[in-house]
Amino acid sequence: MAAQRHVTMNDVAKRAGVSLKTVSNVVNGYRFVRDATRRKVLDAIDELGYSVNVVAKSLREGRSNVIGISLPDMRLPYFAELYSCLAGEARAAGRRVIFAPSGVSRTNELDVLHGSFASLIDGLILSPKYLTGGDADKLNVDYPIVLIGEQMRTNARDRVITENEHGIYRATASLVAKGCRRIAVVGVGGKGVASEPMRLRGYRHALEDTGIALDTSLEIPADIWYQPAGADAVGVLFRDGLRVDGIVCMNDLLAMGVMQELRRRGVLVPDDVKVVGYDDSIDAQYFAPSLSSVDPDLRSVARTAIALLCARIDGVDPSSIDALRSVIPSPNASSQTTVSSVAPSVTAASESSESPAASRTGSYVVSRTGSSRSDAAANSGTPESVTGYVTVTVPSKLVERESTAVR
Amino acid sequence: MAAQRHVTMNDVAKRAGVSLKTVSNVVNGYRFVRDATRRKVLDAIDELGYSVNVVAKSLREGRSNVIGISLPDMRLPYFAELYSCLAGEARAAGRRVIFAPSGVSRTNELDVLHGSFASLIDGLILSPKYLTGGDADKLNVDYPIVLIGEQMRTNARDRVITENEHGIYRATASLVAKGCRRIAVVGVGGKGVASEPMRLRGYRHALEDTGIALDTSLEIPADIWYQPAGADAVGVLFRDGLRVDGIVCMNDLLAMGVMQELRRRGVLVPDDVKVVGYDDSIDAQYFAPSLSSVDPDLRSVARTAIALLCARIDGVDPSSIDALRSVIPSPNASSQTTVSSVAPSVTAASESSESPAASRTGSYVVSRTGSSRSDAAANSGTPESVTGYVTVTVPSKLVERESTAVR
DNA sequence: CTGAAAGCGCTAACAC
DNA sequence: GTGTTAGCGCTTTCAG
Repeated sequence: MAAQRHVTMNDVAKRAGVSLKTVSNVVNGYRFVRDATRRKVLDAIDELGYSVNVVAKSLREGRSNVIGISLPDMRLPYFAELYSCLAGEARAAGRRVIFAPSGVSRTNELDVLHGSFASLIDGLILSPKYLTGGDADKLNVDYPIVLIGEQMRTNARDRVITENEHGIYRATASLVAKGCRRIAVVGVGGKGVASEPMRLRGYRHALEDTGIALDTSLEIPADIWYQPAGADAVGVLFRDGLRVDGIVCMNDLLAMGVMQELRRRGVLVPDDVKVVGYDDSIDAQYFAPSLSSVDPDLRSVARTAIALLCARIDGVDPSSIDALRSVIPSPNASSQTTVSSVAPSVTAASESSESPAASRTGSYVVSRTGSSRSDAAANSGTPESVTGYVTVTVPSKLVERESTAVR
Repeated sequence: MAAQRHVTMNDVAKRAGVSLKTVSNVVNGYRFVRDATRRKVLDAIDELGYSVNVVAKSLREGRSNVIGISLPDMRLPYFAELYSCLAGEARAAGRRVIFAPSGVSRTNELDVLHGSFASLIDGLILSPKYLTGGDADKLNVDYPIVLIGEQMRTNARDRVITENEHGIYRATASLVAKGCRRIAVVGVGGKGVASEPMRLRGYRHALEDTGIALDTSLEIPADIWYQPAGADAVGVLFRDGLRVDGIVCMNDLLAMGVMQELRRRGVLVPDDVKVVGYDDSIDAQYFAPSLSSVDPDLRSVARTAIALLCARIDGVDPSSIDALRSVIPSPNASSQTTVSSVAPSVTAASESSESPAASRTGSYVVSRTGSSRSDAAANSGTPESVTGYVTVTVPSKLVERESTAVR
């Protein structure tokens, strides 16, 4: 039997014939311990199979080195991939990860924020589904939060978003470049997907910029961005007797449903219709025919989000962190290009006028918003004052494959 | 500002004008508290935005209500789905879930078991990748463990497995029933997949039982069960100049790669070759053509694993738990059908002799193994003695779709 | 039914 | 360099 129940530091101290504090010193890598003493302690630890009780440590230190992650649904490849990246980056940053699903219900999301889950974590990475811009005050908690995605639009938060508009813009433009002239978009009105307005905007701007007239009958709704909805969308297109030569899908699952249904109806991809998706999920390249898709670069999203959160936890200015330095403007710099202007609501299609050119560039863009210090800074030892909240936009790129090939 | 930093029970007690203990009583639903008192406390809690500090609670109680989950790779649909199910079932059981990736390295897996991660959890659900049967003693820790899958074969553990052999057996037999006579299997020798021998056995038995001669040149290896390997396998089949009319894939990812490559080479599915996969991953039905696949019923796997683990944590005999009652033989019953006889090693193809008929049935089967009490029972208040370890086999079923259709 | 005191395992002051 | 003490927020005796 290797491990007894609850081997404590005290047990180790006794076994090694030293004091409790010395054991603590060794365990925590305190430098000024005699080599002989250290060895004794280490041996005792080995013999007893001791490992620190992080619960006690957490209670005492007031921090746990655990990061909370709250995402809607792991079964969606997008979130599975995102989670995987976040867990990896957290691990690399020396933190553990604890998961609480969001998106179960509004109550559930509020409970994640305000319930006892919070006492387990030093900070939270949140991708809410039910909370909206109006709930901004619900985020006033005593630990730092980094939001991922467009949901819950408020400036007064650190946030990492992907280049939604630009991504779809390029996807659409690439279809035009390949000769498509009647291009449908599938996924309009997607429920609970805050990035839908940006994506629709990207589609429309691409058509405008390439001189193709908008035709709203080609903007096919899909409540749930899931394969069956993609199949249904094709049904709608056929029912209306519309001829299209290109279809932009707001995510890969829709695209798979679309391609499946096209095939069933004897339409060839890419010969008759070219299809492009969004997310570049792992299946996209192994789908038949392989699917061109917009890669949101979730690894960068994760790296940025974790770095940002860790900075806040440590009460450190994000711009002093390596992983963020290249991405965050210096505190002194005047306000940067503002990206993805705050949509007042998720009313989609109506106001297609803003969309600053900046969002069509291909590099990290950051905007500084708000001015309140991070709450974390208030109780961190670090006197370093923390500047305003930050929104990082991670560039996405189009990956071209068979489904948009020219033959 | 809703929440101040660290509102404590003491704060609530002062605010409500009662003692600390009374607050504790209210929070923990102790029955004998005057209604008026309870109301005062509840009001104070609301006003202050108090929620219990589960870290302190854990330290004091010696248990955290957190279940550890350690799986290899969330990007594989199989594990994403499994994780999602586990998290849902844990939630339903009133426990939180904390994740630590396994499969990073052997050291990492040992660290999950013996490192400080353990002090955060009451019990662990583990699907190891590097630890093998020889490491059985590494599982001697002071908290209960439930293993999922075939990896790390040892009787002296609670374990939930799926009906691997039977699943592939039926998949193969269904191809035969549809007229296939030269049936390949893809995925032989899959590295780090302990269920591979069972699956290969299922394939072979199905051929034997239907009177088709084995041809080992049709058993195509694939180290990694991933799309590219599936594509490669088709390459191998072609290179050898072999004609096949059916392909059994050891998982869906392989099947997708196979179908992709077949298509590229102008082979029609299901007309020329029928293909069947394993896992019934969410994409299987939206792949084109939709993929017949074996559904391992991960929701049942998760439900069983969580129920089993919770029983051990609570020091309760699993057979007294509702979710398990129908599945676990009564402690008094003599030893049940033994399922999936313990393979002495993962040497795959060599000993295809055992495989009891039981594993081809379609219902839950349980074997009792070992006799040691759960360690958990030793320090649980419950005097109820815990019986030997249990292996639950969850039945899987074949879902037939387009890729095996007869035309 | 309610209050006071002890202690879960650890770290941070401060002695020695 | 090392030992001693107090206390993180909570539950649990044990009195009242």
